[in-house]
Amino acid sequence: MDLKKFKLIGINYFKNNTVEVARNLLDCYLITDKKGVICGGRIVETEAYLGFEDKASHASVGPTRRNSVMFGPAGYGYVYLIYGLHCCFNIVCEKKDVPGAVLIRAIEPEIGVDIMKKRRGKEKSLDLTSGPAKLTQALGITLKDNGKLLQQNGVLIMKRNNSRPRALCSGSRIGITKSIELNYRFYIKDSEFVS
DNA sequence: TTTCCGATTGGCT
DNA sequence: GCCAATCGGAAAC
Repeated sequence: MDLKKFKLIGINYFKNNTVEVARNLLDCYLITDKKGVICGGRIVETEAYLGFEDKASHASVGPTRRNSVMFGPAGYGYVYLIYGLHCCFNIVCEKKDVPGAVLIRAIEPEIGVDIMKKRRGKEKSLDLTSGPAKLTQALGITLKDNGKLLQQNGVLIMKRNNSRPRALCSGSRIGITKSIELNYRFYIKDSEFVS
């Protein structure tokens, strides 16, 4: 797979305000290279999770074994198991000791689509990456990626050259019961893959 | 150590 | 639209 059309986004990009990073990640590409097997697509839905004041965030209870990565330096993957079944993938933001992470909720499958179909056991494009646990399965992201620095584990964030601007929206986050008043969900309005 | 429950998904009514 | 699957983190006891 030829990634010449793409430019790698460096780790410094994430040493920033989490909400801002969540918004800026829309329209970037999430691409995995697992043992030379490359797949990915355009990010169309993200959510920001902060610290103590954000009661929906795992970090709201202070540092624990599970969430410790969120308190570490930016650019690391925070991957956790949800409902005992599924993995969700986040990118840690902010400086060390300031908790914050961006959950990637949906991408538009574009690169290595056949690989993703195989990993998912689904044929329809809409079933591949239209949800946080679907896309981790499609991209081969697992709990082993928790606490790993991006790029070093073959998880890449890239920007496509000359990509057309699309309308962005924000709103309340999905699947949570606390801090629902915070509009930390960001998505591309016209994408079919938004959950 | 016991209990409760979740940043979801997919199958069935 | 409803609900089971399935398990480990966090808090209660």
